[in-house]
Amino acid sequence: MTKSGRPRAFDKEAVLDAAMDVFWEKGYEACSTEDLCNRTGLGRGSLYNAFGSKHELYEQALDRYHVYWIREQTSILESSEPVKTRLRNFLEWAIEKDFEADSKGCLLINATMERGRTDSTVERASMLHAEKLEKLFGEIIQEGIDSGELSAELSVTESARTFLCSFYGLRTINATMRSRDMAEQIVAGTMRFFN
Amino acid sequence: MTKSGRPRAFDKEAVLDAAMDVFWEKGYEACSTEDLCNRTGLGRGSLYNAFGSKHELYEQALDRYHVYWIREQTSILESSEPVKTRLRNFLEWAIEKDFEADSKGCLLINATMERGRTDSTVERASMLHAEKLEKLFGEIIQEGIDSGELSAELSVTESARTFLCSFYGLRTINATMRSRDMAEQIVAGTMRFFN
DNA sequence: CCTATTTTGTACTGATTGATAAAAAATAAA
DNA sequence: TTTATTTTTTATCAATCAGTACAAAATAGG
Repeated sequence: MTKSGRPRAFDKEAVLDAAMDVFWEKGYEACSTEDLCNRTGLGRGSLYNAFGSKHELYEQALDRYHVYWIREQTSILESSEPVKTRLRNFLEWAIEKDFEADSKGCLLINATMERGRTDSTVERASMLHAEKLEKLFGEIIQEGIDSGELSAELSVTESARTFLCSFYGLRTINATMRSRDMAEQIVAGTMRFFN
Repeated sequence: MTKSGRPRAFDKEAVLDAAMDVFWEKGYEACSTEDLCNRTGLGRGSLYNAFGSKHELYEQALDRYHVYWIREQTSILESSEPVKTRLRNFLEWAIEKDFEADSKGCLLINATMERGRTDSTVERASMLHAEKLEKLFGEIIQEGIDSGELSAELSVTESARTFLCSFYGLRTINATMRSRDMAEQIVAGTMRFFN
């Protein structure tokens, strides 16, 4: 049975996507509730009725970001290509994202640097994302060792964590230097590690 | 000859240090001019008379941060130890900074993620810092190759940029995961690249 | 002492902040 | 149709924002 009362005039997921975009673009502090109303198309009343507060909306936007992108990242890492190709593709994917028009980098990294030390919601979402990536890296590095594609002398967790570091470093360097050439050289250097 | 008029009652560099700390702790947007007055000890009049605006103060604080830390980083990289030891010490230094009590990470990385795309002052300062680090890395890697400590097959710029990426990645991962164990494993994995 | 100049402290500005109140509007269930 | 329930719209709130006005205070030079 449907609940009674006036029905919602908006799609909650579309609103979350719009809110996510604004937080992504401006950061949490620089994003006003008026910005959120403008971009979502909701009035103040509707927005507060549906989400409670700016911070709760932020929370849901971060969760949505995590769920959406971990799926895309997983699909790259679990393709049927050789392990080394998959790792390289993953870094190349990051470069594509960081250098497409109006790129905003990674919302979770941005959020961590802006608020990670003081906002447990940010801390939680970012840590969860990084842990899932680390696990994925570990699994396919193990797969590479098992198949003989990677050296059996590699420590799986050490390699997975080092690759995780390279990935986060690449995104941070891209935000800092905005040099695609540099990014490509970093990928080349990083992949030289896995041989 | 000294200029006439009432003399300043504050030390400009001490004020800049205090302002830098607040920006570092809260970020630009979350830091109010009242916060700045409280922490610097200056009244509004003095602060605006001396620095003009919140943003100009931010600019000087970022510059001061850059100058201070590039000096410390240079001294680590230009010590008399073997090249590999210096590179390792540099990463270990980052871990010490990131895990000391009330660590705030790196102001320039935080600033880049919060405002790098929209604030050319941030963009400029962060890029300058990263470029200087890249240059330092390149010089000592070349030194290592010349002395035979590092493989002559390494590309200097590629290696320097990859190491730069590892350094920025380490700091970003530290902000995200807060795991010293993970940080140490990343250093081990990164240093395995240079052999 | 007198004047010019600069800094300092205080009060204040209009704009914007996140959030709320209350009534109108729109539905389901009775 | 009536009632209960929910959403939407609009007006509004106190608090805070970055920045300013201005007079008092403190100096140097004459």
